[in-house]
Amino acid sequence: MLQIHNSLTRQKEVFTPIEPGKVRLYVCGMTVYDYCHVGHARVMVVFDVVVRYLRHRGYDVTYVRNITDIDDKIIRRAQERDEDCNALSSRFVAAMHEDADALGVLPPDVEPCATHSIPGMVALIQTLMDKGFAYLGDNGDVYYDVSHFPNYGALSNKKLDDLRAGSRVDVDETKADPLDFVLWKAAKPDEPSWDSPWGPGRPGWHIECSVMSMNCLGNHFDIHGGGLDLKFPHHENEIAQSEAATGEKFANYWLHNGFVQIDEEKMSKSLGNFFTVREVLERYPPEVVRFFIVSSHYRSPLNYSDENLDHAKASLTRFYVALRDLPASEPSMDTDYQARFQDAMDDDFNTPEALSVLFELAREINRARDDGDNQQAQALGADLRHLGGVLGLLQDDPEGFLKADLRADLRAEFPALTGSFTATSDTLTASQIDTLIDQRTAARKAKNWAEADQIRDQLVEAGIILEDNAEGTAWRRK
RNA sequence: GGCUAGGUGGCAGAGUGGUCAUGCAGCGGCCUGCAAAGCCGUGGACGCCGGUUCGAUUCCGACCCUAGCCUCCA
Repeated sequence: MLQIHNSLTRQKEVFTPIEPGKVRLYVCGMTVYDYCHVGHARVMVVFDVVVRYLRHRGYDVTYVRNITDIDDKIIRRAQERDEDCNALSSRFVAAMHEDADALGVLPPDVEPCATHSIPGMVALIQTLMDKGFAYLGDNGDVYYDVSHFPNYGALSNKKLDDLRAGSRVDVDETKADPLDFVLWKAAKPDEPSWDSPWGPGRPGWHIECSVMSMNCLGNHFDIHGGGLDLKFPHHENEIAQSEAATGEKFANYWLHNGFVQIDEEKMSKSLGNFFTVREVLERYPPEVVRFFIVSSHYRSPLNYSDENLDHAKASLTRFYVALRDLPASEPSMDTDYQARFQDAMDDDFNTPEALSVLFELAREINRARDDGDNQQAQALGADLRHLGGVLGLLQDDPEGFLKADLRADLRAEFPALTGSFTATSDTLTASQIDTLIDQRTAARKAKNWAEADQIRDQLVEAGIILEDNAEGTAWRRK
């Protein structure tokens, strides 16, 4: 029984879709004015795992993740760079897709752009005005009248009076209430604008997501997700707009992923303590980054550090060492691991616990191999790959992962991504390594241990680790 | 100030009213020419103070500490 922690009720609830067997899911995507950082990567990976698992559980999932391609920041950044807004945003949309692909994030089923949904936003704002939930300010902006929506604050558990008391917002004379938020911004000179009954202008951020989600999924859908920082005011405002306009419930379940932190502090653009996805991919394989994200629960904070990335890499190495030399095979009939994996994931997508099941499976494979039971090892290996695949992991060729020359491989696989990479340091090629291993093997045959060890030391120096086994000598990169 | 989420062994990170998380690191053993990898075994933990209980890290209350939201933010 799949249980999900619902931010709306602050409780774990049994997941019940509106329409049996179908899940309609909307996640707030990126505002494309810069490269994605690790915090953005977390949203993409977390909800990628949610979608993969729901599909694994047999649901027909419609996954929508939007792109905010018109917004104050985009306009400002474009002006700073003397670049067209559209040119800027499409550049960063392309970059985001490259990052997502690298991290093994499946494309959403629908990826709506705000700028393609403007008429719907104008229509929704008009409906809100007609129903008395919105008003035109003296400055030409249209505002949402928070006091008319009785449930305002339900998601974030805030009371209007508390918000007013703690408000740090400068009081804006044109607003009836400081908590009212903008639905439509009147055009300023040199800004992109669209026609509307209130004159040329552009939509506010919150109305964009209300319209894009309802356009793609209907007025009432199953799950709405996003980063924890969007809970208030963004998601609160989406609910207020959508439910006031339609009179229907908006989303049934709200999921929020925790922050990526650096030194116990939230990673963010404004604090300047962020790493972009491509910066990290210069130093770690994409799957390591994905593993790092999946290795903590999606609602927990995730501390970004080299040490933690190194841990993730070591863990993946353990899995791929277990899978090494195992030919493709029919899965075993051992349903115990499958059941425990599912129990873990059914419990609000508990990926760390699911991973612990995979670790036990890996040990079982190694045991079977030690016992000489290769058939069992193969079958369990198939199970491990299958379950890993539900998390978007362990689909690489083990030798490929273990021997990967990060820079060279990334260049080949993601040429567009690697344009900004710094110069490659010299590393040994596979054939150079093989030659040295041959020399060492000859020395070992002659029982010339000194020379054999000297060669091994030389390889270690170059980041190559040797493993002698019955068949010969295997190697991997550190 | 209001609200939210946390404080678990050297590190990372789940979880539970009484028996095991898991991974890395440590220690002992097997294997190895020596290693590495792997396997077997093993020590070590639940912020502080009260309460409930036969028994609490797990439930309740107070306190301390941390992060976050209340302003753009994934």
